[in-house]
Amino acid sequence: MTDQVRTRIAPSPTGAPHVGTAYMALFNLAFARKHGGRMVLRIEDTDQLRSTPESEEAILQALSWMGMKWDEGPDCGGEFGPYRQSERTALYQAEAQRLLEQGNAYPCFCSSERLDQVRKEQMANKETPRYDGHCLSLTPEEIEERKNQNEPWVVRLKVPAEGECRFTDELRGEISIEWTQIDHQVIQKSDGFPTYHLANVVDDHLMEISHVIRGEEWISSTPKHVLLYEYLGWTPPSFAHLPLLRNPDKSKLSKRKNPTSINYYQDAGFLPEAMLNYLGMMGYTLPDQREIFSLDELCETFEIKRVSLGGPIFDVEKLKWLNGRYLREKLSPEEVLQKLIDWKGGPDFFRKIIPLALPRLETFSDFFPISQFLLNESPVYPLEELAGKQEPVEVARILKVAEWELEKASTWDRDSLSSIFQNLAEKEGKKLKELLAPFFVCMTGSKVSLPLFDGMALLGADLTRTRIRKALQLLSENGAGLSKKGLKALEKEYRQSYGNRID
RNA sequence: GUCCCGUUCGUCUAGUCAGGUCAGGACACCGGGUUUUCAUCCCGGCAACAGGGGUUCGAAUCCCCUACGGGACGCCA
Repeated sequence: MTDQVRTRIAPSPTGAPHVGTAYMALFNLAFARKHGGRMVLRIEDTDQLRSTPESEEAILQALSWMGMKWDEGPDCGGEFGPYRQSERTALYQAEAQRLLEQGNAYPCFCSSERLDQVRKEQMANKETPRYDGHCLSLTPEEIEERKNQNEPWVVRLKVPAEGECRFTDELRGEISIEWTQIDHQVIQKSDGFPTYHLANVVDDHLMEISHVIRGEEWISSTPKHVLLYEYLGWTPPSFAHLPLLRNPDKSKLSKRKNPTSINYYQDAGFLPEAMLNYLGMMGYTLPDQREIFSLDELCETFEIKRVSLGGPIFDVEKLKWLNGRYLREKLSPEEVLQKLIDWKGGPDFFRKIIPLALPRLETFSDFFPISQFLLNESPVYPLEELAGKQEPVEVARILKVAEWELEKASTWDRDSLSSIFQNLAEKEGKKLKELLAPFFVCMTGSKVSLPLFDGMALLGADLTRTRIRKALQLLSENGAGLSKKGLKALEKEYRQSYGNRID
């Protein structure tokens, strides 16, 4: 055990790279650098169902794009590997076994149906929903027998029945939570994989993480982690819980209300340095209060105690202002040109547009107007244009279903988009042409444009999805959106004809 | 509902740890100047210590209560 500072960023590869991940990474990195330590990147892919290699790749790429480097990780190795939890299951199983043997954990055979039922009843009785201890009283013989019958089972953490858990948060001081508030968490699932709680404790210990700097959302499960450290006979790291990035309405940052994918900002033409700088001023100011600073400057002067705890609202307007300053003050016109070309202003991107535009061109001057929607952040159009001849509410319905379907797309190209919409038309009993009308408007701002699927493919998933959400927003601002009830009904209907949603 | 965390201009925040310019900067907004327009740039303005009790000569700063906001309560992380 060294006394070196070691921090970690532990993203779960279950979707688009989130700005919140970058935010946490930034502070972990700054803290590690400031103290001459190292930052580890660990992939938390213990959710077999939702984790994908594509997402992992996208996250690593997005963080790199933002200019962050980690000292150890699945891509660059390190002496504490492997850095992917799916490759460390034996480690977790051994510890789970140990906890079982020590009597700190117990097997549970309850079905998820029963669990749901119990939860429902507890909610109805206004109790805190938690495991009722059903399997706690199983005898060793019963356990043996049920295991032999191949009944699926999980491992649950035994939690003290009374007293309270105290731990210190570096930013908030001492926090205490009654043990009665803590659920008998599942620490190993029936597929043999650990849940976050176990994996995170085992890995943080084995990887010699000295400081756990993570989001505020984890405060309430910290007692489980503290308990695990105790049961396993390990010294816990110090904890610091950072505030969460918020939507303008103060709720936790979510893609419904704000673009959250790092790729969105990349595709929309933001500079990574400006993004990083902006995130660095969320809940934090440098000691001298300067507001334009580089990653290195942040790292050199970083003091974690300066983090302020009120949840900062992610304000795209201010981000844009900052980005503008970078463009004007940090780059020469020549550099701007080069970056513009690398973005979407060069032959690579134009080459993809030409075949689509060509049949519609008479002169060169036709090119830019017709391709404009591929280069701007989002088109503007009046509501009437979006609704067309259809009922606005019906349009909202279709957009929503499409949003969910698009969420599931694992590949993003002309053909896969085409089949998604073919399927949509079929299920909705509409002609493709009719179905597509509002999508032309929300993607391009016009009823007539380049072929839609090619356009969406070039736009990329993030810009496309955001345009759909913006259209939905426009609709609801004008009283034609889905009501809460309507949304719920739609969701149910959706599940029946399209299957489960994944986000 | 229960528990936990939080609360300075509309927004990001300084000041809080070592009480004593009733509060500084930035975005946005408004006004003025430079500019053939716009933008940039420059100048100016608007605007906040959530409320109530204490402690103190004195509180944004320390303590308590209330309110409000957020988070957590999954075989998700």
